[in-house]
Amino acid sequence: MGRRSDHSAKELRELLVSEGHALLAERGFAQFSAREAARRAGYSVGTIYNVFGSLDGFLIAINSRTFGHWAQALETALEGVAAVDTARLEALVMAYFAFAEANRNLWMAIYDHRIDRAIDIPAQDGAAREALTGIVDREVRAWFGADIDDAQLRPLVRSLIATVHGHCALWLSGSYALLNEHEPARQALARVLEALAANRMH
Amino acid sequence: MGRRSDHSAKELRELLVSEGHALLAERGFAQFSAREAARRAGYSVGTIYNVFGSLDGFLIAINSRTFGHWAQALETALEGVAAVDTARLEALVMAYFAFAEANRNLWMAIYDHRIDRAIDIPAQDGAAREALTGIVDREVRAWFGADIDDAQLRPLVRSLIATVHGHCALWLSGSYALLNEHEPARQALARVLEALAANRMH
DNA sequence: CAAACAAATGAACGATGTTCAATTAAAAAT
DNA sequence: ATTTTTAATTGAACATCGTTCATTTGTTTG
Repeated sequence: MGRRSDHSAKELRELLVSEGHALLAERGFAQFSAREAARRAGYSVGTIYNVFGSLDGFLIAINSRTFGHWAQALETALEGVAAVDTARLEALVMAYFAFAEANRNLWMAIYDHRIDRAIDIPAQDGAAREALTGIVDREVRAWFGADIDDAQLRPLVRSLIATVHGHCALWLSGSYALLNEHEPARQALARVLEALAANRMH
Repeated sequence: MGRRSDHSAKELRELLVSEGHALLAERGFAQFSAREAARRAGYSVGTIYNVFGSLDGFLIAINSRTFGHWAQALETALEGVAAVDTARLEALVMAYFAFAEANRNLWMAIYDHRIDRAIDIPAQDGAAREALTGIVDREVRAWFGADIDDAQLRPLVRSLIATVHGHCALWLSGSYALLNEHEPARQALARVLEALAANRMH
């Protein structure tokens, strides 16, 4: 079969990412198959390579969608939470965990897909990935007010993300098996609040 | 070919794990191949399944070896470090990062290999994996002295490990790209020390 | 209506994990 | 010593994967 009028270039891209995203959510990264994703979309393998150039490109597009949903989930969780004390940051950490738990396969796939430094990420995808850091940056900055400068804040924001990420990753991989179900999130939040308190005065 | 006297059952197991370990270090988890590991050991694919039952079993054995080396590296780093203030815990965090950096592929493979809950880990391998937690537990307990009880210490130890893990994982995956090379380790240590200080009085 | 173009295909290739009947060496029994 | 039994090792077979690319086939242009 040759050119079809079923879908425009944009529609086709959207369709493939959508099916790929669903397949990744269903099977997880290790069992994901580009062939199967194309099959479900009603196209054949080659189309994936026509549209995304490579499997890496396809996975980047799929994972960027997850990043988008994730950022959206965090914003939704923050809606209407008053900026009293650490309330918004607590909501942020909890929403982080909630999203990862509700989207295990998709969330883990973000970190399962190791992107070679040689490959460059499309600008739009890069933006979707940085949106998350942006949210945390905004909220942490708001909490500190004028009590901190950029040189300190930027590494701290990364560190807080890494802290929560570590708890979430080990939790989903089963390393918290013997402990209370909500312990990982509670502990992550405790670490974040301790770090905030310790860095207030500097 | 049938039964050979080249290697005893123990020797064969050791040989395969050794070659597999080397191959994993060389190629990384995504490019690892049981076929190739067997080939390098001078055996054929089937032998892997005879000895380890499954690919998962093989990978568990290989990763357990990495856990062993890792624990050993931490103990070596702690040797001769006096228990003044947080010196030993600082050495621990630094050694954690140093091992991961020096064994990127092997370290990452530990977390790349997702083990199904259905599969049970051999007792010996389970012990190798818990040795690491044991070291941290021992050192944190020593630092606190009598100022903390088990109910608080156990979750805290897990949390400290998760904190350092998170920094290390994001570091090696390139998420700290724009920051100073030693920033991730420095930040991880800062978070650990803040957590220790905050939990001293409770 | 013909020529040019571009999208979609799917066979081909090399490689993977996994299984298992066949083979072969060692051990046990005669 | 010879035969029988046992167990370790093989590798072909199968389904599947990622990747490439000559071929086909719709669409658009001239």
